[in-house]
Amino acid sequence: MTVGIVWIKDDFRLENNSALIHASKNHDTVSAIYIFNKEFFDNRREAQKWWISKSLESFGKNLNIYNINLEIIISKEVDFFSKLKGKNINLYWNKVYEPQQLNLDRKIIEMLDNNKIHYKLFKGNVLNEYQSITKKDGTPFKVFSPFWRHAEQIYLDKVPSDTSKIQKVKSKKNIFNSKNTFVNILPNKDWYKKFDNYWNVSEEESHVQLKHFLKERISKYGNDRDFPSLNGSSKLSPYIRNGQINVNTIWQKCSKVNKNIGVRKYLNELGWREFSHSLINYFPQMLKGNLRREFDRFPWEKNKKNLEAWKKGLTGYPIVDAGMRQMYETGWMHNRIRMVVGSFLVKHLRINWQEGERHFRNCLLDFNEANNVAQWQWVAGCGADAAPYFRIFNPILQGEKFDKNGDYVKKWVPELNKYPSKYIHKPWELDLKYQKSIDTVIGKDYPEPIVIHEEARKKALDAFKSLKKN
DNA sequence: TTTTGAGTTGTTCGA
DNA sequence: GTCGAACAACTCAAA
Repeated sequence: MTVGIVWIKDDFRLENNSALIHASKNHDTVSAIYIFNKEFFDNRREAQKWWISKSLESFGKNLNIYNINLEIIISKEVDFFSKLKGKNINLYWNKVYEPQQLNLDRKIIEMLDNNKIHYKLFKGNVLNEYQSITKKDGTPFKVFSPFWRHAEQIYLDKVPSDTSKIQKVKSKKNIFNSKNTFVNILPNKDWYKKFDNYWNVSEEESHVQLKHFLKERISKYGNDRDFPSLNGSSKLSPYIRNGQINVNTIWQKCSKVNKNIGVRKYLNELGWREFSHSLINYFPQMLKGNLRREFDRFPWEKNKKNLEAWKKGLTGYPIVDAGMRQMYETGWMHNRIRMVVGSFLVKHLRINWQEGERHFRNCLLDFNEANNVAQWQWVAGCGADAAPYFRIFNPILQGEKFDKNGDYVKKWVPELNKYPSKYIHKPWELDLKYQKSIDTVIGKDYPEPIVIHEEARKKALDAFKSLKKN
């Protein structure tokens, strides 16, 4: 009897998981495998190790109900697949749309062909596969709006209606003799333990979150998502990233809600995710450097001290520091604040965006290669549709606009708790006597700003101008 | 092939 | 306090 093997990559879910559902319908025995390749993770995706470790636990339990074992294999993918010769198995998996993953798929497919093992790949966690969205002349879109207008239409023309569900299989077997109990894939530093306070990692939880979001918040999403002290965004990003929920499921549930501007805005964000995937696959060089090559001449500063201050949330700009600390503490940062801290690193400190990209990759539970690289290049202005060079976020003004009373700042930068709202985003301007009276002296209890906004802005503008000559 | 309109998220300055 | 203009020039998409 042929055994169905489902290779779980980013798909820790039962619902709308094509590879898994297919296997459960076609085999009496099914085993799910998760391959943990240390090289792929080490010092690059630290926060995600925690999420995946939790995912394995909750997903393994869910699979058990259907008589399927989740086997965890610590190996390089190619090493593992090269040993399957002669086994009576069929292999299934859902695609992950990163160039490195798709290249790996090609290698593995070749091995499977050579070993005469039957396999089938399924569409992964996207609305449209990037190959199906091109301009009329067959070339990729480089601007978001036309991309999304087109992609939305293509999707609407063939919204998947497959509602088939996973079936309980007859017999349960551990195929690879792997340890499927506890496997330690967690980072060495235990900073991740805090994440337990903020996240409940399971497929069920993603549906609970989505339900609340659709019921309570999506109608106000267009406005509320900009204010970091409000619970305005969906907070689904880590669940989407690791496949606890399928974006097609989200689309379908959104389309049942009254269509309003909030729903459109939210689906737009799913569109950005699709656009980023398209970009990194058509222009994989952007994973390694500037998409706009003229930025290779940008006079980046190498300043380890400032980079460290940024990472630790000690820049002296409260809105920036709050964001960086929120990320370190919770593994997630509010979207608007991501832009503010990104702009600050790239424009105020003039540190290469790749430093920021690397740091986010390690710290974010929702880290996704496509979004991360595309958004950092957008912030830096070197990406596909570049931000105008003069768009330099003013960290004081952004604070005053979007965190007027300083609620967000005070939550993540508690040493400023006693500060009056009027000065919460420019604490250095408060009279020294007053600072002493509330026991919060700038330069002692909270850092002085590491750069002066006006000066930094001018230097950034000059740096951008230097690209234009030649 | 040429032409035209548009392009995620901003800030500053001066009236 | 509010509002509009200026901040460049270029590339992209589509007609």
